[in-house]
Amino acid sequence: MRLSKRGEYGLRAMIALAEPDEQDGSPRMMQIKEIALREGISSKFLEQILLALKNNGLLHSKMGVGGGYYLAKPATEITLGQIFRVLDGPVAPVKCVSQMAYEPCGCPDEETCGLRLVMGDVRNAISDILDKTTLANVVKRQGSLRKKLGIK
Amino acid sequence: MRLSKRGEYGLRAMIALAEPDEQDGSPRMMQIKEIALREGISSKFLEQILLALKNNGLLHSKMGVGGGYYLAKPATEITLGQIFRVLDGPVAPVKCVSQMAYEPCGCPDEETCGLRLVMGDVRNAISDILDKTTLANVVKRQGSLRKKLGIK
DNA sequence: ATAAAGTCTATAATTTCAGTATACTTTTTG
DNA sequence: CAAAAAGTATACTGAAATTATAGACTTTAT
Repeated sequence: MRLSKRGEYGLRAMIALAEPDEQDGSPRMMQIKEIALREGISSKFLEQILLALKNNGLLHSKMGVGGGYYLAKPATEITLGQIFRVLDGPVAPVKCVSQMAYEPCGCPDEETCGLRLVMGDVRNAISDILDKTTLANVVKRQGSLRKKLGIK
Repeated sequence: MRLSKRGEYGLRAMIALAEPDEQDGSPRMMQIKEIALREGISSKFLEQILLALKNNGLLHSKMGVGGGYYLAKPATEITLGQIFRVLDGPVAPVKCVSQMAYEPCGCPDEETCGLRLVMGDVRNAISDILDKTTLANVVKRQGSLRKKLGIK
């Protein structure tokens, strides 16, 4: 049940972009290289990932000198589920319980297939978390932990 | 977040072995070919899978004429989590939240990494289901559904 | 005009997955 | 004791997915 590097890097980048700007707390704009450096990622790889997020309406960008990426919507309106699905596809462990990419699997009777029932539960449990957690939630959670530990 | 074929086939086979015998309801013994045919799986591939489950203490086998595989323990004592981990490895989406295969990931401060916090929740949600669901649970659930639908 | 940024597409390298192949051991039974 | 039926063990292969790298192009600020 692994999260791909693509998904991981994309989520990290989005979280970074959702952190409030140090000065004015305005929507933050960052360059690919800046994020790549900060997160220790190949900037060429990150480039593709951010582009995909942009083409799916989660990021906006500004070209040219002084350009960069920024969130397409407030951090309260972007969920980890949206990001995950753009980068890693469906959340469901098996296609026969997928909302976004249903396909029958091999079981003789899908309605009463025990494996399918359980995997449906797993799917729901995962999407319950991913679809209810916004970037704002994540940033807040990080922030209060950091405060508690007296870091940064 | 996909379940591999290896994991899927293994889980299906274990569920099949957990279904009560039609005659006497005794612990069921089945041959590789029998299971493979029933589930529509390559029997050579299934062979490897069952062997792995055996070597990890979840199955017993009898060699020679009239042999086959059977559950090493009562179906109430084998969880889907145990089976999953043998065949697909850790449940955790990222190594840094894995119980069985922890490894640091790239985040500068693991304690306050937002992604890690959320993925920890996901891990717990998945293992909550997989580790609490036994083969007996699955069989029972299938059975009552079938009864309800008047099947078989 | 130039440099700094993102865009786009192709391709390379690596790893994982799913499945095959083959030789071997154990057990039953005639 | 021989033969057949079962599991054991390990090696290998082909395809696909993943993770990257490369390079040529477009847009914008100065």
